[in-house]
Amino acid sequence: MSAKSKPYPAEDEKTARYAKALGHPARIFILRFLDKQCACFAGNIVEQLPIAASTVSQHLNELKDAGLIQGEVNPPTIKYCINRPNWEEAKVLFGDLFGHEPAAAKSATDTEKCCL
Amino acid sequence: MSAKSKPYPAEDEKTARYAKALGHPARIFILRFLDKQCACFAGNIVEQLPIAASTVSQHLNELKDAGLIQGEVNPPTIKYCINRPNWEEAKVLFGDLFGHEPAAAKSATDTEKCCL
DNA sequence: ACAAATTTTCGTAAAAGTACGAAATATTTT
DNA sequence: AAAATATTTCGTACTTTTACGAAAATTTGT
Repeated sequence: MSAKSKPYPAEDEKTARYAKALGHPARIFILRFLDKQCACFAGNIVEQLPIAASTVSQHLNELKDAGLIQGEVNPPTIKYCINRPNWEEAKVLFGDLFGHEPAAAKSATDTEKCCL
Repeated sequence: MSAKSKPYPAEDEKTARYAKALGHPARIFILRFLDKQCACFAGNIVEQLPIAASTVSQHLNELKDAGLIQGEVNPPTIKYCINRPNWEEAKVLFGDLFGHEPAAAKSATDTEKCCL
């Protein structure tokens, strides 16, 4: 890292943080799984993946640190689920990055167009 | 990496690959810059960032490797721009991950709902 | 063509990420 | 309560990422 602690716009930092958490196929898989099933035990996830349980735990932790999931620890059961507020925030951030309107609409007003 | 080369669904691999490329604030910044300006010299980008030119070049390369940008090298000028087809693909992949319809619509049909 | 400026490549160093197995913790079942 | 299961933490090894400055390559201006 550079000398300054926050040299980038806050929105870029946030978007990058979520993107980083999404930057591994196992974590994408886990998120899709949780998005469908709403919640499940860690074991259910481990069964689906070709990696060791301890590694899954690690990925789960990274998703939790990034705020994309949360671990519910109600005494009898322990389950993970999507952190909906942050999931929505990430959705908005990515939507903003890629642009909400179709790309064609933008190119119409481009005056300084300079690549194909 | 594990023994098998492709143990994850192809769509998850693709999504993760794009997400990984987006997983650094400098790269988000660069992409936003290029999305606005359509194209520019590397120097224009370097000016905006608090990191060394060689590091920017590295980030530029990663974005290029991921397919999110392309470097046009027309003899007199050299410029970078968004790789539109792949940019659109990434947009679709993330849209698919986060769900196109509002999250409320899905929860209506949830029968095995088990988290808040 | 030559000099100045820009951009990339190279070499290096420090930090973070990925993965595993073993040990520790916690949870369920008998 | 004790045994069996399941989950996380710990320690380790290896790879990748991030960053810099110096050197090489490329491009622009005179």
